[in-house]
Amino acid sequence: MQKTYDPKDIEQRTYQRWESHGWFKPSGQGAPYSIVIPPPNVTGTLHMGHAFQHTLMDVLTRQHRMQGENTLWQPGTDHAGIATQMVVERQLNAEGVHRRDIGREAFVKRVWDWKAQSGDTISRQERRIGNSVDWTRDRFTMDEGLSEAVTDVFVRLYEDGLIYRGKRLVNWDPVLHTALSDLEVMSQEEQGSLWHFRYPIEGGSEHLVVATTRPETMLGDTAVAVHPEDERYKHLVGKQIRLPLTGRLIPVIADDYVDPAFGSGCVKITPGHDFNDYQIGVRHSLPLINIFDANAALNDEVPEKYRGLDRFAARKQVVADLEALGLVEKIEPHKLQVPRGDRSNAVLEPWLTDQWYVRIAPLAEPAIKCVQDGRIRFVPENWSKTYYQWMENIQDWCISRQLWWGHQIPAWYDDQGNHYVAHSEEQAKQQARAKLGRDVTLKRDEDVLDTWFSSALWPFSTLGWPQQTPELKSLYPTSVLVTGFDIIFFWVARMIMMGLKFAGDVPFREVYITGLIRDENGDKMSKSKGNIIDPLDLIDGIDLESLVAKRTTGLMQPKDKDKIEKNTRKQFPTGMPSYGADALRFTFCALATMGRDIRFDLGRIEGYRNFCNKLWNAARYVMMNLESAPPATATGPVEYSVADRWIRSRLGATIEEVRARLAEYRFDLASQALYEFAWYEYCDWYLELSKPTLQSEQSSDAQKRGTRETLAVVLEAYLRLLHPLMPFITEEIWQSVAPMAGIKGETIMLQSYPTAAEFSRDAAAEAAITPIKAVILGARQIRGQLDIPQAREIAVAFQSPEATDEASIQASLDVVRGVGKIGELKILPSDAPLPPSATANIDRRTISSPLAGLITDPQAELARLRKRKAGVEQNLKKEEAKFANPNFVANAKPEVVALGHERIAEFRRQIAQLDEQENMVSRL
RNA sequence: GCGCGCGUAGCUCAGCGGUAGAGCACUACCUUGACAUGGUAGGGGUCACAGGUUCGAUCCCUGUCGCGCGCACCA
Repeated sequence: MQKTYDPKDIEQRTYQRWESHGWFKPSGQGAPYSIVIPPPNVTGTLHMGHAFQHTLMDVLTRQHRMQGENTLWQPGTDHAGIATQMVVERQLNAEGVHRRDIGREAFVKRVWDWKAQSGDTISRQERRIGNSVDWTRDRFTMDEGLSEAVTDVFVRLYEDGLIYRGKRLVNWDPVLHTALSDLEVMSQEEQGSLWHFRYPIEGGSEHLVVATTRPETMLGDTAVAVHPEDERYKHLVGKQIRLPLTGRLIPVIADDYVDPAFGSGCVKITPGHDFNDYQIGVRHSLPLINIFDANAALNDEVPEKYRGLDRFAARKQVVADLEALGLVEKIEPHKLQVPRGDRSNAVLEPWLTDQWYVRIAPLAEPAIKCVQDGRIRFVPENWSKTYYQWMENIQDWCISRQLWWGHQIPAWYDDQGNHYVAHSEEQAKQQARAKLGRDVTLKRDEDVLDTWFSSALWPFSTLGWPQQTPELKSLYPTSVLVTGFDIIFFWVARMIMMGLKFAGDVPFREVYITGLIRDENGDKMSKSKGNIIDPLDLIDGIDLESLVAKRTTGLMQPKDKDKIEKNTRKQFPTGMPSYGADALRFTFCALATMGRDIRFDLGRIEGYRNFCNKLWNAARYVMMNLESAPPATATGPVEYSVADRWIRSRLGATIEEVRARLAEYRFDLASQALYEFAWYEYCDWYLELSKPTLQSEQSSDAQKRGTRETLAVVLEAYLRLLHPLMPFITEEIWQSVAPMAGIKGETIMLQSYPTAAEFSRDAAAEAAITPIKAVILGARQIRGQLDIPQAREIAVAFQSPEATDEASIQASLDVVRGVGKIGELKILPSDAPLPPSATANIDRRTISSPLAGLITDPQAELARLRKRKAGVEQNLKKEEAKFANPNFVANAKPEVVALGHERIAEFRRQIAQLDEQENMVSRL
């Protein structure tokens, strides 16, 4: 083994070996365990959020595979309708071409070309982080099979009356020229104005004042509403208003919707361009005037002067013209919520169009119930509240999009405007024939479905539905869904509804909601902010110039370039070093707390890269000590030391802890337990304790065999325990270590996941190691206090109230003296007087070394003693305070009271001893 | 308005009824035969604030302050 751990050398060849052997495929044996990957955009690249979630899914997948389950991690990608179409449109624009110039067919071909060119980038990246997905089952939402599932679902929902076509207001994106669902609307507060206009009452000199944030819509007003109980306006209800600029007559109506306390208490009503006004329009049978075209420019419904004006130009013009007429009462600054498209960022318009909708309430009801009754469990549980809140107020889902990239809606129209929903044009024609009694030419609906419509089918469409495949039968419902809270509504809820409706059961039994990865300042990572970290750059490293180039090319706002470059150069003056995939994965696990924001901190990944190196070197030590005498082939009696028994017991405890934490999705606590065992127990203690045994002439062959075997067996099992989190380094080391532990196998990834039963707890060994550690720690403390060189042995006395400590130390005397660099080691009764000594207290034990002969500074020693005493006195005071309260003894658990007594006695003893030392040292 | 989350060491975060923890950063010493991507020792916290429950509260309850998120919104 090389002296330094080098992930570059290991990772890619290891992954290729796993994949080429087909080890990621379900075994076909054992209890089913399956996860579907949240399909990333097929033309996208892997970002930190993917890498994070994929790591967690891979941990689960690898663990369950090792547990002998029939494990599938289903990979795939999504066609990401709007996003992908936008990318290709931008490419075309760069060539000076609009998609309409080349037509739908050619455009869709261009998108497929783009997909072919960039489509495997993300899967290559997934391989780099070690995803053990079954690539042979890779799926894409636009694949034939998945498209068939989409058509099937659409037709069945239509036949069940759960899909309908309706003309109503939708959120219209005037830049992308498509309808959007409610979820794709991002409302944000923006500074605007509140314009107050005077509307003259017909047949008199009175007027009403209406306030609006959107003056241009007044051209489409069809009423003014007041509150029915509003005394100020009661007499005007039923009268007519001569709408300025248009000359149209519109009624004054009364409606509860109006808040008399807001503004003037009069509201202009524009049913064609406001969702609330639309409702009022319906209630009062008001005409609806659509004044916008698809670009949100004014159409022919408005006076000639305004036609063709963009809405924002129209706004200025309307205000100017009303001003000229003296009809502007006042203009106030006003904050309002502006709806924008989540992709285009364009201000959306409520616009009257024909769209397809899913009638959602009947689907939502069972979907709510299955979470209430526990068939689906959210982790952390609190997210179910978010789910309920949305599901209980759910609105019909607009599923049609005026795009070219996506699943075209399986609906055909005849020349009379009738529609036929069918699996094919043939079937549609049959329906038309049946209805009309003659053959007609049909025209297919041009629109495509919302991408999330196909994503909603993902857990069963990828398993072969609508065919009843063996995979569907055995692996559906999937075991767990791992995803971010940002798509609970978009995706999780819809999968639950569709799964229940079409696959006959919940799509997954648990939903583990991860936090969102943010940068070191807590900001969301985004291209436009220039704070993106590419997970592959963390794995491979990247020089500063490449990093700057990566962050500043292709920006939507080129003006941000300088700022991004400056920040990047400041934050990464030397670029980023290579950390390797294992360190990255371990970092993600360690950061996977139950919180909702995760700040990615480079210090963390560096620490875990060092951990990899530590593990690597520990393995080197083990191999060095085993190669000459591999325990697997050893013959003869074997004797285990206390340390051997102790480390096995600790491994057992660690296995238990890791398994328990993984079972509750506490990847952070699992990784912590793994880290602590390897570093603080195996390396810091066990390897050190093994050295005297292996190196000493005094130890017997049986003892050496026991230690060698323990080194190998514990490391081998630990590697298996760690493997799901750090697959590459564990595989690499395991290949060398496993034969030493007598284990044969081609790969660690198909070995059994360790059970605590393999390493049963040994309370006696754990108790016996405590005084051994205490002596060593105490000797080190004294050495540190007195500035005694490491190499120089010191004489040490040990005192303990524990009767069994002496035997424990005697049994491991050589080891204690070796590791602690101790010459003479005396074991004294707890109350024995000490000569002037440097002392240390470890738990309830005192370790001391006579000052005689040690070069030391009595004043410094005195200061130390006084400080220690002050600390102990404070602890004593705290403890005694508890007993000052008589209720403590009466009410507290007996073991707590007993512990308190012990602590008080111990503190008093230490204070007495410190006093005595202080006395003696002051006389030196 | 409704719902949710967070305030613990300089920084990033665990812990959550009975002696305050980790990583990074910091200080001193140490290249000893696994590892300087290291070792050893050490400094550093009235666990946001105020009440309450309890023998005992960082932990449970209530409120306050500060920060954040989601949903719905008054023209």
